[in-house]
Amino acid sequence: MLVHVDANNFYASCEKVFDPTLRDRPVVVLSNNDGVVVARSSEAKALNIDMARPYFQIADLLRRYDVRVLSSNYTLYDDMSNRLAAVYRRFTDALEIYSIDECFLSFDHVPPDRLDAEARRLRTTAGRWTGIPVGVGVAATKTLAKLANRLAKKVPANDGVCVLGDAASVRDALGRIELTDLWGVSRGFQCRLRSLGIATPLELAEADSHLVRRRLGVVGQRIALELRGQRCIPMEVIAPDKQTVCCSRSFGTETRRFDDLRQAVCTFASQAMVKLRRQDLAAGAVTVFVDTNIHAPPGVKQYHNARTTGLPTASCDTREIAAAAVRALRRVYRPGYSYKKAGVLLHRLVKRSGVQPNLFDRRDHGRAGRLMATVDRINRRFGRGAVRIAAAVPFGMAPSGLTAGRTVHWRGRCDRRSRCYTTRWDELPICYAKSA
DNA sequence: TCTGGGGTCCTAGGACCC
DNA sequence: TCTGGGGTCCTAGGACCC
Repeated sequence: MLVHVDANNFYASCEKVFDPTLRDRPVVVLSNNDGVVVARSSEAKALNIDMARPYFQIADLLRRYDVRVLSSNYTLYDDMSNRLAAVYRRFTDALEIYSIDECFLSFDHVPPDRLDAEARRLRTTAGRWTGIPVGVGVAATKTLAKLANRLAKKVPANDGVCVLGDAASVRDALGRIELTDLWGVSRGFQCRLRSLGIATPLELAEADSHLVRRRLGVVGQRIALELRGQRCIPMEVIAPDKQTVCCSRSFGTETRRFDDLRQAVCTFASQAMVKLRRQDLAAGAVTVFVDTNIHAPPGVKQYHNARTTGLPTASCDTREIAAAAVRALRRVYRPGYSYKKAGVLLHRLVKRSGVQPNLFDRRDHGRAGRLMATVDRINRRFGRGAVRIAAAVPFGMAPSGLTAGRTVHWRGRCDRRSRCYTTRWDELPICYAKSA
């Protein structure tokens, strides 16, 4: 059997762990640039605050309800995510980290009559050791385990744990949910299913295989088979190497200037390269894209463009990638547009040990590699951007403002970020004990 | 004033190969 | 008049996920 475990209201729960004033209060966490709502505490959900709602549309409402609003603090969430994974590893070595707040675990070693008790022990331990409440679903396939987890949370009597251990309980579960509650079934997919006369998860599980394959492709077929208990989506205990690494941002203020875009692109490229080197990869190509504001009123000229620059040899050198990114930017940039967003994508990724050298390349890659390793080490110790290429600006925790004597227009807002309680010595939570 | 970011997978179509 | 069959690789775009 497989286990799916995920945190409840993850970002909001992380914030609550370290700030007692948030307890029992509605909390929402905003996306980068304080754009939209990306997490809500249970109290906030009870107020019918929508997910993905632009903040400016509901700012008044949130004030009226006295909702605590926070910018997202990924340093904190990443660390809490690692803590949860460490707890799960106590239960099995066969662990797949699926997202920042979700894992799949193999419970193949747990006898059927112990599944419920072991799942409850997992939930209790995670809650006690990290302060984060989690839900646990157990079933034969990933799709069913996700479904079980949904019921673990949705049905109060389940108390956060649901085991679908036999055909009867699976059948019962399939009758309790909507098609769009299934993993991989969006609104659009639901419409296609309806047009085939499939209106419920149970009908999908029992639909004719040939019809499903022909009309819904392999994607639909996999979902249907998984619902019948056949594993089509394997556990990935060893995380496969990334195929792309991306760093992009919406700007706090739109800009028309090439120089602003160049600075942004060089900063994003630097950041993407840190991620790349952390995984011991090198990039063979860089894509740069720029966007105008898609929410601008009608009549404002829209522009989206992307260009790729290939490298003769895959590289992990920020200087080389940033230079390639600027070359790509020159080709996408058009004067006269007001730019809202830009991004850098690294692809054709290969392991550094497997880079194919170029016959005519006489540079000293060993030296460049050592330089980058040193830069990364310094930045880990003294903070992101302590050492950087001159074309970039410090990235991350610093507030928007002046850099090298002039305003950085493009950096996003993050005015309400909580502290890095678990990763910075000077931001540790402080407890005051009442004296007797 | 204000509307996220980072991924994967599939499919179709084109270029090219033998 | 007629105009193969089988394949790879790449890219763009769309759907979907968290």
